[in-house]
Formats: sequence, C-alpha cells, structure tokens
Amino acid sequence: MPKIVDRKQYRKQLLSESFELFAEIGYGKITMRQLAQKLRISTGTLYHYFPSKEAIFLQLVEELVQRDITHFLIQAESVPPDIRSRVSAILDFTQEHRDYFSKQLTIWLDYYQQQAGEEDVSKEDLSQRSTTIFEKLDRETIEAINNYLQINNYAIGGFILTFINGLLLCQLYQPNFKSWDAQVEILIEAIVLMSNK
Amino acid sequence: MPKIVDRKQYRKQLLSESFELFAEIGYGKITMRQLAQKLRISTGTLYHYFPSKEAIFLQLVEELVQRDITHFLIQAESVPPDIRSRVSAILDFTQEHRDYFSKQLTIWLDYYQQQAGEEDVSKEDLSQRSTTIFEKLDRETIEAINNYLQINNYAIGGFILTFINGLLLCQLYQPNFKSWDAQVEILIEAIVLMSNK
Amino acid sequence: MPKIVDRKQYRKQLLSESFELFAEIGYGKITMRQLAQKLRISTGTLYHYFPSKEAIFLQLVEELVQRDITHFLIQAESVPPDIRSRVSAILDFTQEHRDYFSKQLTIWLDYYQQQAGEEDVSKEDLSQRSTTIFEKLDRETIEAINNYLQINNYAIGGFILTFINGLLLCQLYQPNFKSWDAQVEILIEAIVLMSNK
Amino acid sequence: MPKIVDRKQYRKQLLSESFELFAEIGYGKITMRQLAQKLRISTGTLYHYFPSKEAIFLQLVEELVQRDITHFLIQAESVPPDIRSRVSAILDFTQEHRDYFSKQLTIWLDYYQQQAGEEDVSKEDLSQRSTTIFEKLDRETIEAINNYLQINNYAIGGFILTFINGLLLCQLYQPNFKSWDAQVEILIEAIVLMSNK
DNA sequence: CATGAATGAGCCTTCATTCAT
DNA sequence: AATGAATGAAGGCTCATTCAT
Repeated sequence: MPKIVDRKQYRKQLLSESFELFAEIGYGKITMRQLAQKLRISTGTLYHYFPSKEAIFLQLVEELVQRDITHFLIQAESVPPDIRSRVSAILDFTQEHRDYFSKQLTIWLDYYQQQAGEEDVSKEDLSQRSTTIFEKLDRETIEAINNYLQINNYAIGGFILTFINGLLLCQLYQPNFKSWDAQVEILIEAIVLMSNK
Repeated sequence: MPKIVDRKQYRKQLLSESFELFAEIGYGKITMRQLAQKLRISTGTLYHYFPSKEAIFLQLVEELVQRDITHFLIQAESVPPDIRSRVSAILDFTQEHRDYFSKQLTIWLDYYQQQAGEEDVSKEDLSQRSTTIFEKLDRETIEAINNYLQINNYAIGGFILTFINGLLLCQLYQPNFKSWDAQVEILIEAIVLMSNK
Repeated sequence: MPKIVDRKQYRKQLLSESFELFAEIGYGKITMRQLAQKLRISTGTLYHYFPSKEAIFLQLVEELVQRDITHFLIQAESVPPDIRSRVSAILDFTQEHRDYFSKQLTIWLDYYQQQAGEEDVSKEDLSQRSTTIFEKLDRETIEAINNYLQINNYAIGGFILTFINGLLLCQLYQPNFKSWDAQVEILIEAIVLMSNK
Repeated sequence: MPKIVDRKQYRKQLLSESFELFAEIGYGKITMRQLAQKLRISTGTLYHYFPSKEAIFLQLVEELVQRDITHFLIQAESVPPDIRSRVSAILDFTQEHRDYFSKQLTIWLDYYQQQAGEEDVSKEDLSQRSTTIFEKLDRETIEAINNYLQINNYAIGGFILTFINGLLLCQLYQPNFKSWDAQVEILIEAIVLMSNK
C-alpha cells in the first residue's frame, strides 16, 4: 500500500507547512486560496487532500499537540524528578517557545469563535468535533503533565495548564507583558507547597 | 422639535442589549443586520448611533468593564479585609458570573482575532486602539484588584487575573470543567502564602 | 407678501452657499447631510426648501450662469468694441476665474453623469430637465457672447464657447496644463480672421 | 488540466464587451452586478479577472485609446500630407465616430468625478493613477496628432485636441448640436494659418 | 491526481428621503 | 417652520466550495 503511505505522509507535510500561515493570519481570516498558494498547490488539490477548511484545522491541531508533548518529554526527561525542578522545566519550556504557544492559542481560539454561532450543527456532530477536541487534547496534556511530575492530583496539573493558558492570554494582548517571571515564581512556590500537603 | 431621544442613554441601552448577541454569536460572525434586527431597529439607524461595527464593540467592552468592577465593589465592600476572605470574594464573584465572564472573554478574543491581520493600520492608530484597549482595561482591573486586597505588589494582582483568565479559558472549551473549585483552593493558598512574605 | 420674498431670498442664499460644497465634492458624492451641515440647517429643513437634491442643483446652475454673465458684462462693458479686444476680454475673464469655471464645469458634468442612466424618466420630463437645461444655458451664453462681440454669426460664438469648454476640460485632468496662453493666442487670431471674412 | 483559458485574451474580450455598458450607464452608476450580468458571468468571476471596478475602467481606457489611434492611422495614412487635408482627416474621423467619442469622453469624465473626493489616497498613488493616466493618454494623443501632421509645435496639437474635446462636450448636452461643421471650418482655417507662420 | 475558473450568498457600509415630534 | 431619527435598498467586494477539463 505505498500510495496510502504517500498520502498520509503528504498530508502531514502539508499540515506542518500550514501552521505558520494559520498562526500569522488566523483561522478565520485565512482563505483557502492563500493556504493553497503557500503550499504551492491549487485549491482543487487542497480539497483533494482535505474535505474542508475545518478538517485541515482539526488535523493540524491534533498533530501539533502530539508533537509538542513528545518534543518536551525528549528535551526534559533528564531533569531531576523533584517537583520544583520539573515544574520549572515545564515553565521554562513554555517560556522558551512562548511566541509559538501564543500563536497556537490564538488559532485555537480563533477556530473556537468561528464555530460558536453555527446553529445548524447537529448534536452528534458537536460531540465529535470542535469543543470536544479541545477537551480531549486538554486532558491529554494534563495527564502528560501529571505523569511528568509524578503526581496523581488531577487538579494540580489542571492548575498548571490553566495558569499557562492565562499567561499566554495576557501576553497576547499585552505585548509588553512584564510580570511573566514574577508570576511564574509565584506559581512554582504554590505548586511546591500544594504537593507537600 | 425632533423626536426627543437622549442619544447617550439610548446608546447605552443599545449597547447592553447587544452584549447577549455578541456573546452568543461572536464578534466576527455577527452581522450588522442581525444586530439591528435584535435591537429592533434598521441597519441605517444602527449606523446612526455607531460609526462602525468595531466602534460598537469597543464601546461595549469599555462599558462592561467599568460596570463589572463597580458592581463587584458594591457587592463586596463589606467583606473583612483579610487577604483570604477578599481573594475568596473575588473568586466567588467570578464563579457566580462564570458564564457571563466566559462570554465576555470570548468576545474579547474574537475581536482580537479579527484585528490581528489588519496590517495596513498605521502605528499611531494601533497605539490608540485594539490591542491597547485591552492593555488599558487589564491594567485597570489589576489595579482594582490590588486596591481591593490592599496590597502593592502588581505581580500578585496580575497573577490573580492571569489565573482567572486561564480558568475562564479552560471552561470555554471544557463545558464540563470539573476542577474549578479545586484550582481555586490552590490559588487562594498560594496568594495567602505569597502575601505573607 | 413678505413671507414669500423671504423664502425666495433665503433659497438664493442657501444656493450660493451650496456652490462651494458642490464644487469641492461634486454633485454625485455630496450627501444631503453634508449639505445641510454646511448650511447649518437640518436635513429636514433642507427638504423644506427644496424638493430634492436634483432641484437644488438645477436651481443653483441657473442662478450661477445668470450671475456670471452679468458679472462679466459689468466688468467688461468699457472694453473697446473691436473684435480682438473683446475676444481677449472674454478669455481674460475666463482665465481670471479659471478655477471657478473649472469647478463649475465639473459639477455640470457630474450631474450629467448621474442622470445618464436613469431609464425611468419619461420623455416629457427629460424635455424639461437635465440635458435641456444645459442646452438652454448654452444658448444664452452664446447669445451673450455674440451680442458682446456685436456679430451675428452664431457659429463663431459657438466656437468660442466650445473652445473655452475644451480648455477647461484639459485643465481638469492636466493640473499642470501649460499651453493655455499659446492656445488662446491661436484662438484670437482665428476669430479675428474669421470675422473679417 | 483546468479549463483552458487565455486570461489575457479573455480579459480583452471582457473589456471590449464592457465598453458599451460603461458608455450607456456611466462609470459611477454601473454596478458590478450589472456588468457581470451583461458579460454573462458571475460577480465572483468578474473579480477573478479584475481586482476592482476601478481597474476595469483603467484597463478599458488604455486599451481604447491605443486602439483608436491605431485605427485612425491605418485609415488615414494615405491622405496627402498637406496640413489642410490632414486636419480635415482628423476631424472627419472624429465626426464619423462622433457618438462613440462622446461616449468615451463621458466615461472619462464620470470616472474623474468619482475620484475627485478621494482624499485619503496617498500622493504616490495619485501620481501613478487616476488624474495622470489622463495626462499620459492626452500626451500620447497630441503626439500622435502632431506626428501625423508633421509639425513640431506642441501647442497646435494641443489646440486641436482641446477643440475636439470642447466639441464633444457641447454635443453631449446639446443633442441637436447644429454648428459642428461650421466650427470645424473655423478650426481648419485657423490651423492652416497658424502653421504657416 | 491536479487545476483554477466559476459561483453566488453574504458582508459592512452609505444615503436620499420621510415623518413623528 | 424646523428637527434629526429612522428607513432599507443597493453598492463594492470576499471566499468556501464545486466541477469541467
């Protein structure tokens, strides 16, 4: 089945080339023509590989999350297993790729907005798409965090993710966001304390 | 004499009736026709009161933030002035109006997306609009928080707002978001500890 | 009948205050609101004095042509009655008010364009409006010219007017139109020669 | 392979089919929808070939002027090279296509009006568009005239064009314009005399 | 498989005119 | 007489998607 492999492979490649454009322009504002142009194919071909704009996005997002988690784990596996070091490692990683994650958050949100008002989406569809893909990815991320920190308290992983999202959000509309480091300090202390209870 | 209408008053009324629709449908997806219909006026009349869709949004946002801060302060002024109680009060308030604030966050973000790609906006314009209105409102909110908590550390107010935003964000794409209370607990402990340093 | 006099007088005043705006912005692009604002009255009042935008224009044009002819005749009545001097006088006058006449031509043309496609205008209407008002005013102008030059050849007056219109036209889209004087020279020679035949 | 279409060729065809409609209805009043309908394509397709209404017009005008000059030169190349004959040839040609040229003038002017009030156009833009396209085309026409007449005096070519424009203008709002021939006579005499100096 | 021309509903905004006050 | 709020059709333009080639 060589052809099938090729297709999958090609799709992945297209997907990863798409990210930049989604990040720069946003899900809502990007046009299929722009996307096709960037990928140096025609719109027709684009539709040959993906059934819709939405499908491209959904596949892109899933791909990225997997990649990011893997990427982090490879980079941070040798960090000492005490809580403080590992929470720091997570936040350092976030900080290091701050702009990238901001962009990723942006496109998630953008997509979310576009879906919001679609009234003609049947409930079944919804349960398999949009909102819930985020839920699933969120859960996976939290589990990865907790696993990495070797703790069982779901709320703590959730707290960390919540906080990171909040941080990225602030950075989004405060380009000169100053208190990143200070806030990270607070978080680390908080987590260390909580996990000792 | 023309029909007597208090323009300012009427504008405020239109604005507050707009909120619901913006929240339901989103800034990007709402159409001026829908908005006019909902307000039971013609598009022409809508444009008689507001110069553009963007202007409606900007005025709406500013209005809301002021109103919410005021609203909170009235409701929470008699809370004992110790940190724990007051942080709790803030989070209770947020929790109480959780859906409302989620919607508000939604429309902020939606608007933010729409602006993102507008490259032909001169720098002067930008510094007086879009992004920076969020910066300004954020700052005002943080100051209100710190003032209410009677603390001077800007980072702490920032941390709380960051966290709240993160929380609202999580709720956004996890409709059944479970760990709200648990996370709030963690936050309160963290803040209490930090402020004792 | 003092009221009637007032109305007429007021209308004339409004009309003359309108010219500038028509000239600056053009018949097609000017809005009734702008016009009302400039005249410091409300749109309602404007409609109280004139039944429509078109009516304002038509009355304005007629007013202006009369005024300009009168104005010229007063200024140029003492010029010696030989052809060369008098043709020169006409062209000097045109030259002196070159910008003004350019603007006037502009608004004539602008109005003309707006009418062109109106298919639902019955023939009777047409014969009393638009095109024909220009015909009438043109004839009046030519007659005034010929009368002033004391000649009977209608074609010569026509030729002069044609030429002046052409000149103004060139100036319109050639802001740095250079050969005005040279062309005027040619015209004068031509007229002198013709009239001697 | 996509549907094979020679874009350039197709554009030219669309352009020439557009002329009639522009002439009948005018630049300002024509709508893209009308235009598309007349060309029997959708508005989307129209925008597929031309970026804007203005672009259509600009390309149309340039095309027409080139075509007309060429057309004239072919038809009139064997006219004897004395001034009188050749000036006559030019005016005969104009006369012959009198209605066509009137329409062309009409749409030029109409476009000119629409541009007039656009103040937010940066100076660089202006110097490359609108007004100046007329300047350029005017210059080309004058040069073609002088070249055809084998004279070097720019003012004379200018005079002829001025006069022709004036003539067309008169005809515009005097549908029964009578003195065309008489005025042409005068012009020819004038030119002959001038060129002998 | 690939192409890109074609579609048309829908978007934000404008403006002459009307009419309640 | 005077006001200005209200109307709504219409304008230029966009873009996800389809389909003949």
